[in-house]
Amino acid sequence: METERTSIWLRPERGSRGRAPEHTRDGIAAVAVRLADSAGLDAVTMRSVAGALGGGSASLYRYVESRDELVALMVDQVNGELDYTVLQHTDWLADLLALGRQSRDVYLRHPWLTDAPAATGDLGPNAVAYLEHALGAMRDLDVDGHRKLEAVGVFNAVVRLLARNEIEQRGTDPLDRRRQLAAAAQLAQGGAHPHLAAALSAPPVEPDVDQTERLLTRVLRGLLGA
Amino acid sequence: METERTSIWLRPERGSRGRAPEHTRDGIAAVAVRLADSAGLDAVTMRSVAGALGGGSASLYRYVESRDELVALMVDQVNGELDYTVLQHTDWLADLLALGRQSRDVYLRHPWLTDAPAATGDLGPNAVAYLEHALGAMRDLDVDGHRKLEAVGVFNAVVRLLARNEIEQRGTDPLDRRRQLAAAAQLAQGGAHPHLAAALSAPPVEPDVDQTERLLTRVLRGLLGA
DNA sequence: TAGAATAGCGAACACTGATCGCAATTGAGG
DNA sequence: CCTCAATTGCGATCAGTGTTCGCTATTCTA
Repeated sequence: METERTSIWLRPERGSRGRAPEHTRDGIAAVAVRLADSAGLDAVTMRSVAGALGGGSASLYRYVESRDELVALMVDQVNGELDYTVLQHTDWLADLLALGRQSRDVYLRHPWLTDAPAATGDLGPNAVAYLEHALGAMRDLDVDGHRKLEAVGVFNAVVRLLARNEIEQRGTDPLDRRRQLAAAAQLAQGGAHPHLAAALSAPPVEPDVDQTERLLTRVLRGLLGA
Repeated sequence: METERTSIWLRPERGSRGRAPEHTRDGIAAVAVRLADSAGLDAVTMRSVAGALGGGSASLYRYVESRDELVALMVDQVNGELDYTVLQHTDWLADLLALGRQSRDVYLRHPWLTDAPAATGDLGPNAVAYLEHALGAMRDLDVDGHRKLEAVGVFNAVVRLLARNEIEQRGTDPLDRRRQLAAAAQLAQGGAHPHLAAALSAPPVEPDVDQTERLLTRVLRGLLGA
């Protein structure tokens, strides 16, 4: 009856009384991230990761309880690519925007991250560091704590949304993009969707850092006031 | 060399010269949605859906080119549960909040929707209706069209984020929730994460319609001004 | 040095999405 | 009414997946 298992973040990385493992969690996650970077999250198979490590797939289960746990490891690993040490502390918005810019970079570097399943269970150490950093930026703000947490959640959702959008556009060549937009506009022109047609008639907005910062600024101003 | 396939929304539902199919796309999607509602998206297997329809799994591929297309059908189907006919047209915010409330209901009714993969390719008819409706609510707003589209995107992301949160909490009994929160607070109390500790010390915010509307209001005010 | 805990892993299991080819069914054109 | 081509339903099958089991080999602790 001891099917109750503890989170991977609380489980010790290795037992103290046996043979030494050949890999570390970070090493395994690094290999998996490399695979996902170059061939997508679907290419991260127990077999492919084990193969890249030079071992059998069954061995992976000495480190990880399931593939989902492996993905959780990957997510937290790339969350460790941000720099959580620099904080201006004179302008909370500027500090948050800097964080957003870093986060966006991570998404663009690891496109699979945008469609990694939402973290279930408890957060990894780097996710906690992310939270702490964001909250630190807001420390002088006179807002309830849990509302700050809400703000961080929305903040992250917006960064991910825009990054996903950028990645999608990056994968399509501009010619097809124009064609697609034109087709949509023509479809909307049929009269059934006048407002959509109007919206699409305006010149499109370039998705880039500036758009991200502009949107984040407005969203954060709305959420946190002033 | 004719591997080029067209989107399912443009493909005709049935050929005109052969035998009549036994099912409709909507019927298939409805069965799949019912399955997902009661057992999660993973329970939506080609075999299980075909079985529920009383046929073999290979037959499904006469209606759908892949499982992803089936999921796309499901998503658009539940997007059809919203009422796109009522629009006050006196207060854009109120109209958008009404849309958000409906959208939230859909997410809560179909929990799998929060982790359905983001729509790739072009939008289904109900997604287009959603867009048109949201843009209609904003018709008198003096804002660039593509910014309105951005706003709808963020709007939807926020609704989904909060719905996901609600669903997660709904699945956990309050006792465990308290315990989890206390554990996190204690972990943060270690001194390494002071701001996180502070944020968690405040009383938590109930996730419900009111929270959703409050957040949407602030976000939309920030994005669209006043 | 003995013993126990741990790591590595080949082989297997239960599934999955997807394909192929064939038989059954039907509508449209003569 | 008949023909025939288009289309559907689907059993069988394939390649690939996550995961488990049981064994062997290793190595730390006592």
